Amino acid sequence: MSDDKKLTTRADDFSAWYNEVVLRSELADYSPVKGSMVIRPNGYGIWERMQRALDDMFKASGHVNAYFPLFIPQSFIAKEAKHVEGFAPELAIVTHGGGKELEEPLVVRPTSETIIYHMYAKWVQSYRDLPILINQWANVVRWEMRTRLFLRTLEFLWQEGHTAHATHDEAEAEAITILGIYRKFAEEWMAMPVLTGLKSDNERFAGALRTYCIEAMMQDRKALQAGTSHNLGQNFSKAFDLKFQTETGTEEFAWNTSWGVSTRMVGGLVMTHGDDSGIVTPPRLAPIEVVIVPIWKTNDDRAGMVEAAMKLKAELTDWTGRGESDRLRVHVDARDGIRSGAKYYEWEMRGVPLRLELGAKDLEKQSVFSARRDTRVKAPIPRAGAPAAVADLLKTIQSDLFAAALARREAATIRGVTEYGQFKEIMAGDGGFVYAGWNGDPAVEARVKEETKATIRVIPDAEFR
RNA sequence: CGGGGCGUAGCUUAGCCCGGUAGAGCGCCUGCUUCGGGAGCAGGAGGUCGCAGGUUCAAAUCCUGUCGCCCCGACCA
Repeated sequence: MSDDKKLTTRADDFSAWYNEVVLRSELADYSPVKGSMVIRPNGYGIWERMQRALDDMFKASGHVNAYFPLFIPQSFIAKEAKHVEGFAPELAIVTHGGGKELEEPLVVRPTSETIIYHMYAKWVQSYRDLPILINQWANVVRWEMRTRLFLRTLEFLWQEGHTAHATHDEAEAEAITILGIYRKFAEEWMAMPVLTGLKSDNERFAGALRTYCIEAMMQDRKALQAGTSHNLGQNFSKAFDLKFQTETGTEEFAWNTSWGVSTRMVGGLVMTHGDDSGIVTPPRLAPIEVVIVPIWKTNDDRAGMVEAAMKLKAELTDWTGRGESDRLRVHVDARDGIRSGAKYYEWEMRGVPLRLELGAKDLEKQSVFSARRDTRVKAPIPRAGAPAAVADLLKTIQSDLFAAALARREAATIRGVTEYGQFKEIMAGDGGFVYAGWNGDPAVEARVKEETKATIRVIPDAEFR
């Protein structure tokens, strides 16, 4: 038995723990291209569930999906001054195609504002054409100097919403609505508490009027920007001549918003809930919610136990107590030649929220033995009514994960810091979220960052203060 | 782009100082016995030691160059 089965612990080296856990739970792997990664089925399954949940919420709030191309004429990026300033350093640029040098280089989208508002300008004439509420699921490329699995890679997957409105207030309301959707998603699906609020000018999106964000705290007490929603004002509509005629016959520039969340959230999920045994997936996002491990003594017992496990699985997946379209997601691990204990470790690494063990003893007692991934609590569940009990337990796990994450964040949050000395002390120590006053001066922000490495993550909404 | 570390089997690595048959653990394959928390025994497959030069009778080991990766910092969804 060698030590390489043990993970580096979070306390020992959080960053090493994160890398190991992502690789060993088979969420992702390094690709041959430096800084980019392969998202493996375990990781992509989580992303697919994230996509579905978000997409449903976008649709429910009146948005539709479309797809815009990967390549953007280089000149487009330059049309908005702040935008080009922000993105120019990290662009991937295609200069050749079909064996010939291109007349105008093409930028691989780092984000799609430019090409989308160019198209909107073509589609909008009248106020009657507004609002446009389009989202797209896409990949984007940003040539980052330092990358990390899921958190910052050259290419990543995301959704980007781009809307056009007739008035500032309508655009502002849209940006806020989306922020609310992101928050709801983070809390109710990811079980990840977030602060909502406004970014400082320094941290604002390149080309935006205002940037709102959701900020989460990871287990290393560091912040993770988990999603942003921008009120773009008329910056892009002016750059791309996105005009419309009003009811009274005047001509005005449209008001835009853009907003996005990315596969970074998978990384956030890992760093929010993971432990020294692997990742912990909140049930609502788990591709597999329940793994059944049949246990047998001899080869002769095996067939019977596997059959019993399959029968239990059928009972669970046939159950519609959560709704026709939200069946329990169950997997039976009937692999032979691997001992039960080894299976337990493997599914724990992969973060399956609930394990059910089924052996001769359980059959005899008409029960199944359950083991929660989050708390490690083990308890028998009566076989009769098992589906409802399992669903109930999953619900409890979901809410317990949120409560635990919230408690961790609050324990690492200090409010009402008014002395800079105290602030510096906290930052030199364990760090965490510190609520402190700010006079709005970017010079002060820069100095604090220089002296303590702390950044203004968010100017939090009132309820968080 | 700066600083640090590392390239030896699928993975983790020993060997390098002091040149002389390339080793281990995990994983993989076969068989038997096992099976309620990472199984045991037996047999087996798998290596141009990152790449290119050089020194030498002889290079994983010494020298020069080069490429790549990881980590930390500046920059960032």
